[in-house]
Amino acid sequence: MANIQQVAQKAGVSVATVSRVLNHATSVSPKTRLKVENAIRELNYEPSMLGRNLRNSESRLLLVLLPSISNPFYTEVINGIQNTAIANSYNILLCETDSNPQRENIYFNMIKNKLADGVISMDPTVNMQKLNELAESHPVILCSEYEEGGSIPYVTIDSELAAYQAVKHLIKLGNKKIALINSDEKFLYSRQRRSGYERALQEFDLPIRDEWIYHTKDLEFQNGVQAMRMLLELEEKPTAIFAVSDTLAIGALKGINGSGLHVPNDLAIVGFDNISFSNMTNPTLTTVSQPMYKMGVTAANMLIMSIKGEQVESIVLDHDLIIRESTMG
Amino acid sequence: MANIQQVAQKAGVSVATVSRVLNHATSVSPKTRLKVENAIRELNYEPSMLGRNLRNSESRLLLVLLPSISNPFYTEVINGIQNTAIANSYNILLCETDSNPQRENIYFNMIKNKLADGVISMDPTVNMQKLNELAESHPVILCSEYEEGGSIPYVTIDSELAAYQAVKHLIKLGNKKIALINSDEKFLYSRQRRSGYERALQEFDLPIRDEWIYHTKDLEFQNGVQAMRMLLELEEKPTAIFAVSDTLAIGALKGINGSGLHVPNDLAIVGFDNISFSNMTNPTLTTVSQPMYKMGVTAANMLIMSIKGEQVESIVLDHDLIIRESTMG
DNA sequence: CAGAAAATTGTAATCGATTACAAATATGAT
DNA sequence: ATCATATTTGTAATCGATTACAATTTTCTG
Repeated sequence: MANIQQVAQKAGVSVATVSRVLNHATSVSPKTRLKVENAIRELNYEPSMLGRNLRNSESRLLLVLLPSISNPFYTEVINGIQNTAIANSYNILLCETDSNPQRENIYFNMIKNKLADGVISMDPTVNMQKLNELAESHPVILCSEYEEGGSIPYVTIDSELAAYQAVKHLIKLGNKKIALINSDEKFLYSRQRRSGYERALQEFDLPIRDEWIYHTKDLEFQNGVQAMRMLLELEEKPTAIFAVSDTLAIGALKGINGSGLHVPNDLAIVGFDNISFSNMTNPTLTTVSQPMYKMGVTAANMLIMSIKGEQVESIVLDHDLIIRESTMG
Repeated sequence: MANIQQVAQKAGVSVATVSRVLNHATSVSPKTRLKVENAIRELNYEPSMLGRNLRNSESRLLLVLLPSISNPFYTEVINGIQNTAIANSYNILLCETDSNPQRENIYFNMIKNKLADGVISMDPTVNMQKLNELAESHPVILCSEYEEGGSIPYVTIDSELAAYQAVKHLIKLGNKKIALINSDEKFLYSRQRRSGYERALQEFDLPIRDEWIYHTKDLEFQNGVQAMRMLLELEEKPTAIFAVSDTLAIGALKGINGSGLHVPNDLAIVGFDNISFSNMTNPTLTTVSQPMYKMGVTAANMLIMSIKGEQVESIVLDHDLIIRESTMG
């Protein structure tokens, strides 16, 4: 791989001139430009990002932190981020932390080391203290999960309201015994969705029973299956389920299918996220649709503004309740 | 962010000494080491990857090229890659090409520019010519999709055999009219799976009918639904389906569910990949299980060996036919 | 055609690390 | 105490680009 010196030599000019041809084409005569361009072509030269970044302190790379790519929720968000990034001549690097603090550290260092210009964190398990430290001197945006009262700008939806509406939908269908399959309440979205669930129940004078609130460890299908099994073993079984994630809801659906009960006749289910698979299940899943693509676009735009040094404000996007077969009893 | 000069100054030593403390601790007296370590701590110093990489021509970063993260097949493979990489103090960068040549180029340049030490490509749409050029001077490994007779080492499974076994399983169940939902035959795996499909049919003297072979554009669920709709409109309907991807098979399942027919009684289905969804459908999906995690581990090990300059041989891993409800008629 | 102004090109410092080589210091032998 | 040797430390070149400033060439003006 040729370097700028070799190009300069071949073209019979100085490295400065080559650099000028490469960048803001200020004052290079047509003849010289041609000579240089030929030399570049002949040598198959491509400028080194390393040298360039070192000098410019800019990499035009954006880091995207996510706990795991196995949750399809992230897919669409990433699409939005990537398209926006590319439109602004940035590129993205997907970083799976697996909720592992050591990996997280590695990626934080990439930012500190100018290997990337900023981060979008979608990781609810992120170490907020470290992220806040990083955010003092580097552009950081939170996407989906955020910190209440924190100083890092975020883009998210109103989880509490969405949960409230989802549960209200179940109530309007005549359900009085509504269970919640929640994830770990150390996550903000989890607390918010529970809060929306409780608000709806209270508003209609329905009981909030602890045994109808199940907490899962992860968001895998299997956790949903497990949750459903527990709920079906109760003496007083719920007639409807609200799960805080489609993956859990789909697992729950599977759990019910194996039990002889019928969805939606015996049990109605609402999920959350509107992942593409939620339209493939039998029955199809009623769910809260997050504007995932738009969320990604917004997060990327915010980050790019932040990199430019502009002030950015947090944004709450709209959601939708998508009614499908699992609540059409 | 402090640099090595500031640390040197604070510790009252030269930059060389600081560098020595940082790296191979050759000949640094305990006193000096302590001074330097204190300075590092006080300044919160972290060495710049940029400077280091520029000098060392090494980034300890591995690129993983994939067409789209929306296909869950890749998830497990990536896990294997990542764990192996980290065990060897490498990190991975996930790069979604979206089958877009321009994006591909960007990532190829990262390699050329020493921003990454090697690539694992899982992208069947990758520009093989460019990849071959890259492979002449840089470590490259192909994972899953590969080039027959090519010079780039790969890790894969025997797609032809797997398809043959899957279709044979359908035949043994008594099916005589077996359709194939294939993807685009510009992909090697697609041609191989078709070939296995045909071999099985021929072996049992069953007809190979063009109208029973459907080609999809992508591997999204919706493509499977579409394919199934077409197949169900045929005068002579198949009694069994082999789809080259679980996503297609799941879409097909959905297509059948909407038609009043019953799986597996009226129609049996076999998929390919054993993605986690395939166990959540109703009925659950019979499928060919690829050793995804192991494939990732193997690819990463091969790449790391290749980076070290060692010769690596291509590997074909074993697969399994997982029999579930969709063929238990 | 001389001289001023404008356009073009080159020189050299810089970004932050590593490392060969040289210099300084410490240790040991007599 | 002196010299040889071993250990530790420093100096300066290097990786590949960018860019302020200086130097050169071209163009324009009278």
